Amino acid sequence: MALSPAGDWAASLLLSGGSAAAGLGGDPAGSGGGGMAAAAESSGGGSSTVTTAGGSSSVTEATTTTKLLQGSARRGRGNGKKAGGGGRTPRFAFHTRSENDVLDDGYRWRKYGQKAVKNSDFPRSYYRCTHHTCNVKKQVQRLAKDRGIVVTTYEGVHNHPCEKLMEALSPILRQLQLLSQL
DNA sequence: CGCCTTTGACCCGCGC
DNA sequence: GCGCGGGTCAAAGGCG
Repeated sequence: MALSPAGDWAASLLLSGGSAAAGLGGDPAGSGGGGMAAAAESSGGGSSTVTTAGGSSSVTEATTTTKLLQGSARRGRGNGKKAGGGGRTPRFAFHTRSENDVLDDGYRWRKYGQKAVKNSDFPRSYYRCTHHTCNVKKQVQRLAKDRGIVVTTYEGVHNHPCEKLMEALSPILRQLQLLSQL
């Protein structure tokens, strides 16, 4: 309902080069799906070889993701408050080839947990968007097989514009508007 | 001073 | 009914 301001996401999609991933398994509405604009470069890290759904990456983990989805959308201790928000929480996972665990997608994330999972030798990190109005979550897990591959799973859609992105996009949008006027 | 990371404990769902 | 695995919270410490 109050989610997915298409406008902002459209902008994000523009930047990402239109490599929008379809919504997640069985989500008829789709509703903008998860347009993750992974801003390559950025992140002062430097050697972040982010190959999001563009090059040799693979967004085919739909199966795995679906499995995850079945797990459940609500948890958390006694507080009966559902994290998901009663609505469908779109999930979107993709592999990134980067030395940096956390790829800078323009949003600010705060780590709230870390757990060692069975299938992987590396721990899984849990991040959450710092925006108080935004409860988007993100899990980052490094592949045990290829420690160079990082599996990032986004859960939810940001309901606020990304400052960094908007900042970078401003001049472009301006040009676009100018061009459209002609 | 404020924000973020770290770490241990707690809780819940699922499978056996 | 019990145990396991996974996800989240909360407090403390560190860094910019």
